[in-house]
Amino acid sequence: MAKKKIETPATTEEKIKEAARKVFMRKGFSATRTRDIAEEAGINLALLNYYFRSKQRLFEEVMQEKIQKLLGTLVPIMNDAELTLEEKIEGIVSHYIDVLSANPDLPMFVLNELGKNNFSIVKNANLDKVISQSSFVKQLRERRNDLNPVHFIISIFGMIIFPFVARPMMFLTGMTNEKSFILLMNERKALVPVWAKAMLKAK
Amino acid sequence: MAKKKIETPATTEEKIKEAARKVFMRKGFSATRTRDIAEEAGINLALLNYYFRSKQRLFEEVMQEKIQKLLGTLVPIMNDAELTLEEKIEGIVSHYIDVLSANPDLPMFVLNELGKNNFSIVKNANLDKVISQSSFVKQLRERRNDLNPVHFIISIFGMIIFPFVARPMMFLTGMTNEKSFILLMNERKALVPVWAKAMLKAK
DNA sequence: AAATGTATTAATCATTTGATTAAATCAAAA
DNA sequence: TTTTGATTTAATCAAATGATTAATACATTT
Repeated sequence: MAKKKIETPATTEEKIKEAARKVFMRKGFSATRTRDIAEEAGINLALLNYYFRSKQRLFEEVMQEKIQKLLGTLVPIMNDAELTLEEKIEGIVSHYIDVLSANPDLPMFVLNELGKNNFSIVKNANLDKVISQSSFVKQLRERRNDLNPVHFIISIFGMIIFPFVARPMMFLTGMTNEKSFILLMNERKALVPVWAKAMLKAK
Repeated sequence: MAKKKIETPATTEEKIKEAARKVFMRKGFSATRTRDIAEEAGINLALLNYYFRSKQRLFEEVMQEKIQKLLGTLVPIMNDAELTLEEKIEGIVSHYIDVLSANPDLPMFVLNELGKNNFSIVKNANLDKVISQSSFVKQLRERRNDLNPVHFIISIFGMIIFPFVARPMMFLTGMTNEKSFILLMNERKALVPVWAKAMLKAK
């Protein structure tokens, strides 16, 4: 039932939403004009308000999807009882690099917009509690009770997410380009877990 | 000659610029209205155009400063002939955590706006060449010729910068708050170099 | 075919927003 | 003191923008 990119969206409502995803994601809420979305969707401007009431409401629907895409898969992996700590690390790295490679500006979009408005979805998810009680954090504590798990989590996600956040800058400086960036990210699927394990051993 | 936050800015021009720094940084270019800046500066709206011609030009002046603040100190440290590789790592980590702790939304602001417009300042700096010929990268290559320096650099800066980019989200989830965030960042001054060195040894 | 409800369109509104203007104020020079 | 140029202000403009409306087209039911 999740979104599948099969055929071109059939209904007008879905055409608008798909255009909104594209434009909001690229330009952010404030820089996006409803006329941009209407044009991108190939529909009359009035239909946007007809189906979604307002720019704000349409944005919130898109934002909810994007938050889900960025954060929704984290807890399941962290709580997978089958996996060792090392396997969870590998799973997180591999999963996120795949998701972000397919949606490179997802993290910048979500993190930026989260900083501007309060999204109750995130606030009410109690991510802090859920994560700190997760199997992942328990295993982390068993392995290194002298280490604040938050530091480790920040570092892992820093290594995973930061390149995508810095991607436009890396392109601008010539540090990478579209093609070499993809290769780099694939290399990181192996490299980041190796480094994460080294960090776990470091004293 | 650099900016010092001594007394309250004297001239009208500086009052406007200081207000612009504050508002642009918090809301970004598109969400900022010139009237916001005028109000923040306590001046008549027309003075903004009198001194800076346009919102765009004022923004570019602020942006240039912020880019300088974020990227300007990198190359000097990377080329400090006095320092070993380990010392450079320690220097970069310590310096950036200090700068970002004093300007938590600097990286989000710069990276986000860089992704929207082309800033020739960054493009013309040839950061890729300068970095790849730096003493830092040379030392990195000597130590580990099997390792692409870009990966290491991304990871170090991921560990340093990512927490600041994710800060609003971490606040929203309750993962940290203003106070504990500061403590965490101070702990990272010691932790990140330890981890970076462990990564250098990992095979 | 007629009736009914849904979807779409072109035109228009009201506000917001970046920018300008002409007049007023101020300070320094003559 | 008068003059001159720079600074500041209130008022206003034109364009952009989110949203609405009234009319029209379309499809489905009766």
